[in-house]
Amino acid sequence: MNELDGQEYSYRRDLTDGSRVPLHHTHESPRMANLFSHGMHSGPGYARMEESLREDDYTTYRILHPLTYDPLPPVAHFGSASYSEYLLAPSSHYQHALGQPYSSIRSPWPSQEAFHYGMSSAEICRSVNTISSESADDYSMEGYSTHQGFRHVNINQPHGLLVSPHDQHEMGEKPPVQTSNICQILRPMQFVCDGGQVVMLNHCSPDQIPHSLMKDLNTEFSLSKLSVQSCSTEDQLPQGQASDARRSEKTVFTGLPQTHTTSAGVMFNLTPGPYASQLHQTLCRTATVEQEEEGHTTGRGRVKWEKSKRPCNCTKSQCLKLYCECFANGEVCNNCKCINCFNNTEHDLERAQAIKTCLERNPGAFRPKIGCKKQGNVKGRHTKGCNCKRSGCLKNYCECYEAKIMCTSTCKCVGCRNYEESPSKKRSDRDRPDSIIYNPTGCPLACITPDVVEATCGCLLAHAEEAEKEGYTSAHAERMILEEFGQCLTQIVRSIFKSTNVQFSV
DNA sequence: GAGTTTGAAACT
DNA sequence: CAGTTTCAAACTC
Repeated sequence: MNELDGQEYSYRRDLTDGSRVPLHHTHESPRMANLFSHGMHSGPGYARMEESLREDDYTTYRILHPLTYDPLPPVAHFGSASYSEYLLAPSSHYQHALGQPYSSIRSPWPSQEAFHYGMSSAEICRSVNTISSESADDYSMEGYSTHQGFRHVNINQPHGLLVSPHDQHEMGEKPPVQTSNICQILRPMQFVCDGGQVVMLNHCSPDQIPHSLMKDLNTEFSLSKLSVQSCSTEDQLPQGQASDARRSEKTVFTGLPQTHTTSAGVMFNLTPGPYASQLHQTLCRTATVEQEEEGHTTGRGRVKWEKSKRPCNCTKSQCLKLYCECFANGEVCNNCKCINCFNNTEHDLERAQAIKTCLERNPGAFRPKIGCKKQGNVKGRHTKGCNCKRSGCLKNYCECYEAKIMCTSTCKCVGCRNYEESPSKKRSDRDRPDSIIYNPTGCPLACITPDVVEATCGCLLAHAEEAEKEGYTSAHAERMILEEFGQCLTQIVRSIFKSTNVQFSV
């Protein structure tokens, strides 16, 4: 009996565009969640399901028959969620697109969407595959979840490797049969779809497309047309100029999407990489927002905008170490002032090896350092924390300060003054639009950040533990906790009033 | 623009 | 894991 038979799933139907957003399911299988989330709840070759729309906009599905796998060559599938939702989505999206063994992959692409999947070759993926599972952290979902999707199993690759024919040849393995060639995808590519077709992009080495992927796709799937949406789908970036994909090595990688056409008539765009990091994108958006809000390009805004494509000046690292910002952001150097640069399309092998080395050393090396916890006005927090010793975390040497976020308990800095109540803060609150204090919306509750909530809960728990340890009665313990809660609320309210320059007295 | 300072990354 | 070295950006003059 199929493990999924009879299971119920509930998903919210987005009434505006018909897409389905998974809320929860009663079965643990993320695979099924993906099926639903991407609108593949019906149709030939898929699990037959009963659908009923509830009054609360949730659709409940019940699997009536076991899954049957479509024998046709599968094509990865995306739903209609926005690109950002894919970026921020749990690993299920990735598992779905790459790891689905045939089940999912036939229905037409409902929209043009980008799918980021890392950046390097299958060789690098293999190294990631071995180290990704234990490397997940709190922010893995906030970034690109680059490694999460590597776990699913290709029917011909029981160990879960998804490799190209070229890579397989190098590995001395027999190429898989054609029906599994959908999985002959260099995993760290960008998947984009249109009209039932798919293309994979390596953002960081776009020239790899004509070298491997495009050839494979053309010959094995006879795709007549591939239209590739840029990774900046939701940003509506302008289209670049067309050129032949086989000449893409000569393409100037400007960071904007560039349309290419292969000799087979396949069109696609080359766009910045997935970890042209979240910080990168955040900075760009922040700059744009600031400029829009202020009606002009402020110095800070301009700096932030330029930061994302600031040319590096590396001299000794060949731009193949994380010292190089371009490399660290998953970008190739372009218009940089670096010397002896290998971070370009002419040095793919060296670059791929360097990426592999970095990932072996640190599987999260290319993840954004700043988690994007957009709650209230809090931009996020540094995933590792800084280690500043002499700057007081009030200079751009400090990664937290540079990212305009407060230092947290994660940081190991000495003499930190980059915190909310710091009297020595040199910048005004207005200079820190994403800080805890600054509150452009005027909503005082924005001061109640996740850190504040966490601290409050910690205080309450401490009192609960103390009461338990002392053997107090439940009534006594309850009173202690409530009193502590009152104290916490007092402090929060005081902080709110202080931030708004209003007198407060208790 | 040269020199210094700084802290992350890399190395041992 | 800790200490040291290397590196490139930030900063100062």
